[in-house]
Amino acid sequence: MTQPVRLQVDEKLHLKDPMSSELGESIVEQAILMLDEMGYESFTFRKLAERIGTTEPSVYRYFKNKQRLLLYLTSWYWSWMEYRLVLATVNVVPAEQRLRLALAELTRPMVNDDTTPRIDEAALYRVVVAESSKAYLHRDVDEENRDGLFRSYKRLCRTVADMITEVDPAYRYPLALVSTVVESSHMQKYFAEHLPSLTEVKHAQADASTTQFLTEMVFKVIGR
Amino acid sequence: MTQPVRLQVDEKLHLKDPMSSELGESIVEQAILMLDEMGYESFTFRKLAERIGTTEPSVYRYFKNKQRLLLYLTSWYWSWMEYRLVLATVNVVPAEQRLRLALAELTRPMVNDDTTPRIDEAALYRVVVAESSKAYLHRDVDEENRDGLFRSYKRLCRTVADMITEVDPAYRYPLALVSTVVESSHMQKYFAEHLPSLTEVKHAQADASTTQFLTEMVFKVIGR
DNA sequence: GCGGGAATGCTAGTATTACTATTCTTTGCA
DNA sequence: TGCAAAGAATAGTAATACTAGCATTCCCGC
Repeated sequence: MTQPVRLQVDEKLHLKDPMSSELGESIVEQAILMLDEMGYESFTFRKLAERIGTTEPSVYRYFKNKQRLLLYLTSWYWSWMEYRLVLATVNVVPAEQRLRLALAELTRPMVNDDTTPRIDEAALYRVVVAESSKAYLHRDVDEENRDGLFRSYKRLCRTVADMITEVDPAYRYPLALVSTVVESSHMQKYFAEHLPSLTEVKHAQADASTTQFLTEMVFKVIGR
Repeated sequence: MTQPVRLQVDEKLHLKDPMSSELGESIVEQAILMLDEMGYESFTFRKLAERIGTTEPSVYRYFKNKQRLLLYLTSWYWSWMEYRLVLATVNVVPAEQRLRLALAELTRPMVNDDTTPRIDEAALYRVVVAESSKAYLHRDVDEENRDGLFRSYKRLCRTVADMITEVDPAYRYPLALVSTVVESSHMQKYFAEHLPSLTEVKHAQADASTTQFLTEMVFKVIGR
């Protein structure tokens, strides 16, 4: 019934598939926890290796560098999100209802899931909220994009953009609207916690308010 | 007529006011150019000092660290944006028209300005688009916020949020909408250049399309 | 039990970064 | 002219982001 979901992440994201070995799984598992605890800037492969009880070069055998590890985790999130989103909307016929469900998924946090026992989804979601934009805001983005490393993000956005087009074929910016919603959902939650003067979203009800704010926004923009 | 605009940036952003000395001005001037050329990660105080013909400790006497320098530049941008925005809307009475003008300013790039001869506004704008979010996405954000270092961003958002409330007093998320617009305007331009599959905004007409996409969005959301 | 290959580990680096303590030099001005 | 204070230079440290090269272990078929 609940088989482990084997998410597709592009081969080029890692040097060696971390899901192919115990050490690789530990790297991913502990990287998520440490990024959540100390943030991207303070996180180093040395600290990670120390915590796992391995050595720096061993970690480098799986990931080219820490930015690539972040991109791997972020891609995992995007793929997982799309999987969840498709699951939530399959068999739902009315286009408007499908879009509403998709937006609810898109703005909802990840929660821990038994099918991925070593991934702390809640921690990963916090990492995504605070750090995911650093996965593309850097000098190597063009090269990484040429190598197809952002395919999962693009696929996710395309999927939701297509739902928007189904509801309102005349709307001209479905992709821009979706990428705005995705990024804004992270940002509003971050602001609610750290810069509350920049949003009405309250930390205590951040998830519900963000979903409401953005769902309402999308449906008003596409005229329903 | 066109006096140099002396923008207010919080004293705590710098250790010593860079506008108080020739060296300080050079630091700001060249930091903008170098951040634009090489990106935040590759930029270092050592390289900056070398380029200016001074030493690392001298740079550290003006700014605590490079993240604080980025925040200084970003705050300068926020202040400058608010100044521009107020200038564009002063004496305009109809609330809807004021908001429209404000949104045009908010999503328009900075262009070079004779009143600030040593600041390359166009370069600074590119830096803001690609790097400004790194000014708050880090561990020290709470402490910096307590010290009031984000006041200019908050003031800018509040100003525009108030215009929204004037047009539609019933709308519940004016601040969230404004912060979404500000961040999205940078993001869409970045995506247009580096990850074009994530937006309909085309690199060649990025500024005009972004203004249109976001202005349309705001007016639909607040029901005008 | 043995040979071979993959996986992992260890040691020991390099170049650079972020930052600082201390000393030296200039300069404004009394 | 003398002197205090501001500013600049020297010379560091600890940590970071990596890499090279070799040693060890483990599991496979034979």
